[in-house]
Amino acid sequence: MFNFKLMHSFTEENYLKAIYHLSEGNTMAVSTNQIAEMTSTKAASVTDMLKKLAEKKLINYIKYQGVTLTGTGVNAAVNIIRKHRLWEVFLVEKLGFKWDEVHDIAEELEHINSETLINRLDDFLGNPVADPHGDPIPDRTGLINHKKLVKISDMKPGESGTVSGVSEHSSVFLKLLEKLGLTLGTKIIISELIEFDGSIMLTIDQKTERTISREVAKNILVIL
Amino acid sequence: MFNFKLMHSFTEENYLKAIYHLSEGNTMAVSTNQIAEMTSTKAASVTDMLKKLAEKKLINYIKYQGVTLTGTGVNAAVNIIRKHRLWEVFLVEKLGFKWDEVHDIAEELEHINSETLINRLDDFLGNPVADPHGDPIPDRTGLINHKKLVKISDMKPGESGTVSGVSEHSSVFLKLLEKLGLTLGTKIIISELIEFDGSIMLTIDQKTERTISREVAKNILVIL
DNA sequence: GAATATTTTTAGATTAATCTAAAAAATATA
DNA sequence: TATATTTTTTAGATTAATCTAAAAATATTC
Repeated sequence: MFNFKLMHSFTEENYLKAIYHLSEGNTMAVSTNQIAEMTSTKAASVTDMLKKLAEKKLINYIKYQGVTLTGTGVNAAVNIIRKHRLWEVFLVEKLGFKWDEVHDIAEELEHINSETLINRLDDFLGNPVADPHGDPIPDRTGLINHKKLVKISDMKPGESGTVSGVSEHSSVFLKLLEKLGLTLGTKIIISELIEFDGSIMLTIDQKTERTISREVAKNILVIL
Repeated sequence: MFNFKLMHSFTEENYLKAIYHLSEGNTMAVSTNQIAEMTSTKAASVTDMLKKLAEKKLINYIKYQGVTLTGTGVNAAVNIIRKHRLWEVFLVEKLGFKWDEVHDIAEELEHINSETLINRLDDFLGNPVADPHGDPIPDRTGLINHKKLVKISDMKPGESGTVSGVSEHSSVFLKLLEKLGLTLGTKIIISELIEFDGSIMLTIDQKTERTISREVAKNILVIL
């Protein structure tokens, strides 16, 4: 999968993740203070860690100039993010957590170290393309689908996509989606917009045809 | 749930678990060397940790006399074992791991810290009473069902129990059980022994009646 | 019961991750 | 551009978990 076999400590992983998020996937250099704030540590501690990560060739680091991730570093960071987001899907979809309750637990789970585990979890969850917040989940080769999420209510007849998130997280709504068969990973095609009440007719997983209200459609997020 | 709120480090948890296993749930005193062997450390390191655990009132420790867990210590240990075994059930039942592949991963997962998480996982798995090796899973109050596992082939008509383990772990066999509806947690009642070929007729979850071969029955473990 | 062997503890170091305080470099400002 | 401010790094300590080697306590054996 990823072309690194080395293990990184819990702490190193958190720094890599912080740098990745701060640089927003770009090659944008990240400052020591930014990292300190994100990891809730002091600048001096960050400097120490940066030396260590540079030593391991996970970051490009020049004193006083900020850091960027190397290729290996990006891989490591993306892998952690993949794990984090897959666990979030698990917690919400399988264990019934609300989207805003899962972050801290996923923060712990993301450090569990087993490629087999995470790939089987991925399959078990139906290879979701986004986590419950709508953020994309890197696939097992590290690829990220950067396509934006759209509401079903903004789609046009003939358009298709994969249900990948919700903007309403009440258990009433989530149970409804379950009943409708519109869980994460479900493929849909818009067949018709009903002008009278704004409701939307769509095909679910190339089989079932269903009509959902505009209100429901507004709260389901889809990747095209 | 458990009457302790304090957090223990990953390492402390491993020592508590080791002491618990070595004393076999009894109040049997455990020696420094035994702990060193089980945790793959040196006796000197164990002594250091024992002082720390005694300080925290998790163990009763008298120099040169070995240690026992205090009430709080037992609770902590049992909680870790509960988590370990529930995760093992998850890995085998939901992600399709073989029983002999799950230990190391569960060893990591057992340290994830969320009571809500583990209780929801417990429910998600159908509140199993034993892990895939047949070891009992403490319930959320810390209680352990010590009843022994028996093979279905050793049961008599009229006896009932809960499917709680298997002694054959091939995927062929596990798939068969899935098809038969004899997964972990299923309640069964023996209705009849067929003398002709030794096959066994039983009722599954108070609904379905089924006959299974003696060969299959030998490999399914049940808690009475 | 003294001598020997084993087990356990202490003493002193090491490593990873952190900190505070002070020094050095970079940036902003007057 | 010289000065002040901010950022970053270095220096030196601290804490948790570990180690080796030596000392102390306990157990075994003759």
